[in-house]
Amino acid sequence: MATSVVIPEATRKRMLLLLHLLETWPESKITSLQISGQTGWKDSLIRHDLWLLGYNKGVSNGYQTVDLRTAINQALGLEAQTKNCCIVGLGRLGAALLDEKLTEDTPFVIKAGFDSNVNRVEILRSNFPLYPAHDMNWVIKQEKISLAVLTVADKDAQVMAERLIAAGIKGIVNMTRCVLKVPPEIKVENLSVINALKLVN
Amino acid sequence: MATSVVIPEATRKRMLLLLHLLETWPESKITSLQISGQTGWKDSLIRHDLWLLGYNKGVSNGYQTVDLRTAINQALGLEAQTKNCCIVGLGRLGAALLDEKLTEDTPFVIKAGFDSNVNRVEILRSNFPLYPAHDMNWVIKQEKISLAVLTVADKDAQVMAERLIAAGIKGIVNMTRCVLKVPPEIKVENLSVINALKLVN
DNA sequence: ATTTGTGAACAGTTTCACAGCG
DNA sequence: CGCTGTGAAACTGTTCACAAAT
Repeated sequence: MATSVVIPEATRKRMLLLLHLLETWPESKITSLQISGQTGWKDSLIRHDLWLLGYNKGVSNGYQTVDLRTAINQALGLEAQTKNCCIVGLGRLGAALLDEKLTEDTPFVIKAGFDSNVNRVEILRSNFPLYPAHDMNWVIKQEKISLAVLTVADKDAQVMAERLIAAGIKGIVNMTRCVLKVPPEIKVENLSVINALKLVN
Repeated sequence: MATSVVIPEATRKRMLLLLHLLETWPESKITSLQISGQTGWKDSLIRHDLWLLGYNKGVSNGYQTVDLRTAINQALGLEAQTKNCCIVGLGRLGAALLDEKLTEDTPFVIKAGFDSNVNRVEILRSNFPLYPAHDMNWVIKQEKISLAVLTVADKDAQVMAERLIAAGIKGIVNMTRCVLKVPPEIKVENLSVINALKLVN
């Protein structure tokens, strides 16, 4: 097994994609070469990743998909109970995320949507409770929400992030184009569509 | 100047965020330490990034924001004429991206939306022309579309990606949870909200 | 005094090579 | 004999240290 227990960021990202691939893999067994064929990643990299996770049940035989899935989930701390999250900013993009299907078969539960426009909160139809932004603090605490998806206007991104953190949020999926300045213990993933288009262009 | 002309991926990502920061920076000058204060990145990293870009107009005085912006745009090849893109898969998420405001002040123009459900294509209201998925090939060629945002159901992701590539697409923003297997010359950015939630959890 | 430009040192990530298991 | 497990080697990206510029 690998000496360290810290799983590198790059490996975590691949493992999430692999997890999804395993869910739809038709056979009960899979080899590092087959994974390589499906993903384009080097087979040695996949074996190395699994080695980092401390997984070694595949010796010379390939991996049992079911077993591998639970191992990855466990290693990444995803097998735990559900996590509560919220959507902050209910413009077109934010409102589109208020969809039960999105979190179906995932460990995430959307507990609330927030928008600073009280009017929008009242008009929008949703299966989730919506609140004006000034209720963020108590709702996040009461509903034990630990994750947020930030879909506000760019100019409000930093202020809203700070209010989320003050309310006790631990991770933010940032869909704005802004860099969020946050304390080191808060995790942020940047998911701006425009920035992504610039990267693939 | 840096010897190499290849700008690393990590630097490109930071530069896109920096670009957006510069757009809203109130003063005409900015120093690497000020950028560090806004982003949390080490000041030396910022200077190193700019060195990689071949930028050296800041000597001991900080950078002129306007000048720096054009330099970054140039180095990343973003100052060119507009790029045409399309949205593939018009579920809640895809439909939400059919928004003029999204590409406002960006070099991107949405030229088409596609969905394999003909019914949905006819019913959806949009400022952009919508087509059934089987028209993808000719529309992409006729409209000279080079980039696609993929928001289809996971099970259709790989097939649709292949059809896009066959039609001549060069870059894909992949909002599904799947790994896309594509030829090395095609650029892909993965932007799955669920995978991002798993990363920040 | 402050701030950049630069390369060397350091840290993180991927690939290689191959021993050992089934 | 094909396939994994493992550490070393190669590579990429980040931080440090300091000379040079204003």
